[in-house]
Amino acid sequence: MVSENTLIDEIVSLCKRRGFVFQSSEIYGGFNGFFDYGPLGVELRRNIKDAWWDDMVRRRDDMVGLDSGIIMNPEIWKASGHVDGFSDPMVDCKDSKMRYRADQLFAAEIKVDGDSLGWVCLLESISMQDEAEKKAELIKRKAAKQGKLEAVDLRPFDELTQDEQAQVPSPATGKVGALTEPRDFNMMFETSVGALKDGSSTAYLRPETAQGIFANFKNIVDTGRVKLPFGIAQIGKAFRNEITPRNFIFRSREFEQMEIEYFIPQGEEVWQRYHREWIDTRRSWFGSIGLTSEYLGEEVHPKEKLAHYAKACTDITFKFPFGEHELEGIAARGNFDLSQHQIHSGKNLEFFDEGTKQKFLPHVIEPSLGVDRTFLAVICSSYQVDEVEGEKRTVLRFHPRVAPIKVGVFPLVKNKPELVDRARKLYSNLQQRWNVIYDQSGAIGRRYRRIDEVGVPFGVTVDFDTIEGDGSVTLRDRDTTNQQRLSEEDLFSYLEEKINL
RNA sequence: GCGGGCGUAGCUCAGCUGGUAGAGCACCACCUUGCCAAGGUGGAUGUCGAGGGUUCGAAUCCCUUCGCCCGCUCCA
Repeated sequence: MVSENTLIDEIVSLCKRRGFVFQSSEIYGGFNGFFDYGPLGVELRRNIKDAWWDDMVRRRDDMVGLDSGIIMNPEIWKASGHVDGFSDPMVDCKDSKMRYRADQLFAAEIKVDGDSLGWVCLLESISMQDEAEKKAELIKRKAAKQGKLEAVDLRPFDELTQDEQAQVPSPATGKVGALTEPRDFNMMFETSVGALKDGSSTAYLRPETAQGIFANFKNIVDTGRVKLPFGIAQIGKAFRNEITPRNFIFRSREFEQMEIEYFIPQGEEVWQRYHREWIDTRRSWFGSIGLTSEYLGEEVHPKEKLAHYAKACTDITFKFPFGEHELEGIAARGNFDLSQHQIHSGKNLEFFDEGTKQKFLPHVIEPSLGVDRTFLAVICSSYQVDEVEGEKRTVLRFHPRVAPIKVGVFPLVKNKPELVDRARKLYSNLQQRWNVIYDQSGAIGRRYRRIDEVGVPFGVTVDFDTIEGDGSVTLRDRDTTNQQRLSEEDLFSYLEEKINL
């Protein structure tokens, strides 16, 4: 039994060894939080994105696509709240080495008849007021102070003055002076537009693709002949200057998103219905690309932890070797974004409903998925080490739909030119249709094992029956290792059915 | 940013108290191979993360630095 830590190590190692994922800038010593995708990785990524685009956009009547730019008018990020809200002041406790978000840390001065007895500090919680009052009583008793305890007024740490902050004890150790001043972390990458590098030219690399959709909402409504409900989908890179990128490609500074903004009429029961619908739609989609359903979970964000604009948010989670984490977030955002952009741009973004003859800002459901996270989940879900008669077999059980290479073509042996010629011909025929590989080196069993390791679902072997007998070839299945004989025409239709959903 | 761990071949790693770099797998070529690998022969491969110091001599000791991994905070 391998421990979970070595499991992810094995996967990282396989990803490099077989050309899926490389550490960015490796020859320069690497670059934290960035990754490159190799020959097999790029195929897998592309297949994941294509599957999503086909299912979410092309095969639906209520969806259209968009590709907005990575760099947009910086006003967009002021409207969306990213310029102010995306920076989280952090406070470190020098004593316990803990780090807190300043707005989640609450402190109050304990006063008895106007005399200060020091401060209390707590992490944000529902019961923090009660706890703070209990602590205050305790402090009063310890100080043996008579008189009236003044009301305990908890305030967020980042709203205190510098002098006040200096008196606040660490919530972990109770020590005064252990906390640092709040330090700003803005997650947006800045750049400057135009050759002149002054403040007025500051722009940002988008931290999410969503805002490009909202910014183009009016364009699409005006030109796209869309009716509510409808969605706008986008796949694209996004950038966040994460404090600590972690867990391989799970959290990186450059990543790719597949996002939908699904616009719906107003109304409490309306968004609740669509929210649930999208959770189910998205969940079943993960099955269609081969994610093991036991690894999938759902996590409903508690109301008090929701962002100010969100009415609800449910995560679809995946049990990674390093823990269960968010794959996709499905948020009900109300009409927050459109109303923000309406205010900031001064343009009317209301939708006119022909049926009800009403003008209003549609509400929105936002299923937002990370390509790289899906990529990792697909690999983790597929990775398996079989024990066959004491021998190990490493296999990636990719769903044929996402497998980077669909078929391996082999002559049974390479020292018979007839076999080689026939196999090469079959190879180039298949190559017109799919990404396939040809391999003639080593024993046939060895070649099967080699393609198992990169998740090729089918192996086709040209043997003596092919050239001397009925022309049939052997089709070997990766998962069962079963073999069957098929004519070349049957082979094509068989593969067609299995690969192209 | 702070704390802990770690950097030796493509991968996994060995190299003890300083003596001038190795194994297995993978890879390439040829042979062998009539259907589930690890047969044969031959071959390529390392600025021992980087810089500096100690020393006759450093992968090994010291200092500095960079990078990676884990925890805290954030999120797709």
